[in-house]
Amino acid sequence: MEESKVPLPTLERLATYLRYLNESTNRDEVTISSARMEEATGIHAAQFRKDLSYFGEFGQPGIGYKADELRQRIAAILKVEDTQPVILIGAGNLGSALLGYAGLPQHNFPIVGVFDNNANKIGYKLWNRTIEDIADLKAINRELKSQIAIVCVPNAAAQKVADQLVDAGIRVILNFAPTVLRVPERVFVRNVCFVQELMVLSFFLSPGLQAGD
Amino acid sequence: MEESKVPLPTLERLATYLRYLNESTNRDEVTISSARMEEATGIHAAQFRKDLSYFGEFGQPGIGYKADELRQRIAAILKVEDTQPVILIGAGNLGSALLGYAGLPQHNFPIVGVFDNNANKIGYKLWNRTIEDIADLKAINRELKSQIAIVCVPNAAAQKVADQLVDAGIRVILNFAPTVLRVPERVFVRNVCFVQELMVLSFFLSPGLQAGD
DNA sequence: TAGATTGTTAATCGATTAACAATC
DNA sequence: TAGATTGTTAATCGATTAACAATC
Repeated sequence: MEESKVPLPTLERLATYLRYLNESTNRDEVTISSARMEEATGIHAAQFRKDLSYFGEFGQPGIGYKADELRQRIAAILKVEDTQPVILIGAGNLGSALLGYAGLPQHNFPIVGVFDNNANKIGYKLWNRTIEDIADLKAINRELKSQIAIVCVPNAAAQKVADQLVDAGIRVILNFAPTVLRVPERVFVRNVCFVQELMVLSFFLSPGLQAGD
Repeated sequence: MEESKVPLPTLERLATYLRYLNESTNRDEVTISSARMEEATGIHAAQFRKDLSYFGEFGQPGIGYKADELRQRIAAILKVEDTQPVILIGAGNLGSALLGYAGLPQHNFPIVGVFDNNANKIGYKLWNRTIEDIADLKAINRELKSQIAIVCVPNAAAQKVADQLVDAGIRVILNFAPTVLRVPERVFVRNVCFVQELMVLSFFLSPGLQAGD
């Protein structure tokens, strides 16, 4: 399982397959073929088989894949069979929305700690969870043992927070601040930027046209 | 400007360049070279020049790019020089957070309408904006003339909402529901899925290790 | 002019798709 | 067995990077 040679797009698609297999409405499918997966996710059947091939043999020629086994194996690859505790930095609007989002614990990503640097927030509760002082991050995470952080702080604070997270033993960061975070090579960052997504979409609008034209 | 042959990764990077150029803290740079842009964004200098080359000549050999002119030209390419009104579907936690996010209007994407199907929300205000009935979407958007929609509804409702959006003249959709939306070819969709991002990151964790080990 | 940096071409790299022998 | 579908190899496609003549 030479992880270093797995393409990133493959990992992203694995997550898509897993999300599909996890959906309760699909739990009645006992076996699933690559053609069926293409139908469900829009990802080419050959691509699906190729993606899996990085990790061994999964299916039965002539039959397909046992849905439940496939789900378990992809979950194992992505290391989400067991709960992965997540900490959240930044108790603003977005942080609050994420804390209230049931999809995270449902997919084995419970938020186990919330941190902020704002004295008006520290000690108060958000969704029934006490907001901790970011200064105590390292000490508290010695207990929480989280390796995953979600960063929802303003741009200006993001780099400092990233440094603190690395110091506290965090290994991967989901960053909502629209900044390039500088972290050691061993730490992985993924950025989500709403404005950037809208800019890309905006390109596809026809110039000068408005809805209804 | 053969739009159809511009690679999607190029558009995503253009948005990154623009975000950098838009940052107030960088407004003192009068000219900027591709090497400087690499430093700032992590994107290879050759890649930067190649990306721009799809849209004509921008810079001065030996000197670089005039920062302000570059900003304007990229903004024009992405069609964000002028305000692009956006409508928001789903007045839940995430929708509320997006509505309160100052970054959207700051980048010329003001949210001009909010819709929901929940009778307990319709008519009430969120961030001082009245929540409209999704049933009135088409009629109201005849006035709003928005071409961009952000979808923050539960999975089960997403496809129906997408159909209504298409019917109301929406051309591009930023979808936060973890479902594959079926839309006509002329409509563009980008998906943002928090759980998927976390799954990809989770892959990079070492098995069995915890923070502090 | 000399030094710097662009815009573009060509080379490399990597990812997607097609095809098909293996096999349930 | 015949039909279906996998896993993998090879072919295609596309994107990134290197190199350099053009030029400010």
